[in-house]
Amino acid sequence: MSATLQNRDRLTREQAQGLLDRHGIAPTEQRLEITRLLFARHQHLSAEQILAQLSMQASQVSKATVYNTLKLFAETGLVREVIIDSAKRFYDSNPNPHHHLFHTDSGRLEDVAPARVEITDLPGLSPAMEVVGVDVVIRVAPRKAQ
Amino acid sequence: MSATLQNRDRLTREQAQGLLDRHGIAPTEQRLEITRLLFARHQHLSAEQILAQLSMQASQVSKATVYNTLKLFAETGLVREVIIDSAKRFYDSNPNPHHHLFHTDSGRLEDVAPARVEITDLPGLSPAMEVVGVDVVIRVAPRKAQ
DNA sequence: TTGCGTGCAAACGCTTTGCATATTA
DNA sequence: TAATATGCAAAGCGTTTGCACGCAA
Repeated sequence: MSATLQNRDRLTREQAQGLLDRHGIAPTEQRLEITRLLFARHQHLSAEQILAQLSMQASQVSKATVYNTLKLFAETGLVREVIIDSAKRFYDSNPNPHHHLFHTDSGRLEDVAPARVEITDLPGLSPAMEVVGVDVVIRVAPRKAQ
Repeated sequence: MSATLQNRDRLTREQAQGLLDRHGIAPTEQRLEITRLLFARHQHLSAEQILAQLSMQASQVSKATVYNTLKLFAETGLVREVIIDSAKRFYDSNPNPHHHLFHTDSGRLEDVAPARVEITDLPGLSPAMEVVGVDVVIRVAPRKAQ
């Protein structure tokens, strides 16, 4: 999205407030801090990572609030929850449709342009049901020497 | 795969042993029991569900052994680990390439023919890395009344 | 007898919950 | 002041680990 969001360490308070407003989320101190951090660039962070970075910059946000906030953000569609590893969740600040490439050796998660994956319609799907999300995860590992 | 595997409550001991042999897994009592249960049909079971079904049929398999066995099966490629919900893992007995449709309301997991999803090659991928798996999860929910 | 598999219970890591306090409208 | 958000600690849950025992090669 806008290039102004790239190459910054954190969003300004005003940018963060704008994002929360557009999603109808009350802009509390803690939510603004989390937003400023997570949306500084397109990235995938876990609750743990956010907690660690917030305490590094001396922002007082409790563990419960980080979890509550990320859950709220995911429910309102502000962020996308990415489930790769059954041990932890990542929260993705990239609002554009895209898929993921997961490096199984390092745990690194990378975005993949959505054009490379095509989902045709699902003729068997009941009309009472609707597709709420399509998650594509491509797992890669270092090629084995032999 | 073979229709002989469908419509049975459990595999025979011989069928289970054949599967383990083909994957180089030593056929212990407990591994055979788990195999006979999981491969009775194409299905997605969690460790918890396997544990519950085994104890119902009076097969003595401990929790640790169920987890160890499923992990071993996944590593050798006998079963496919499916991560949908960050809370638990499912183990898929369908050996054919396919994708998944997840009913977010009921937690039900359904197979989707792979032909409906096409992954083109990934030109950005380093030659030192190889794709070890592609997981596609289509999340569906009941259509909201309005 | 050496190695591998198993069982039990305890430990672990991530996430959620209960409840009192603080903040906001 | 009524409603919502926060913080802390404890609980919860699926999973893993440590270690002793048992079994097979």
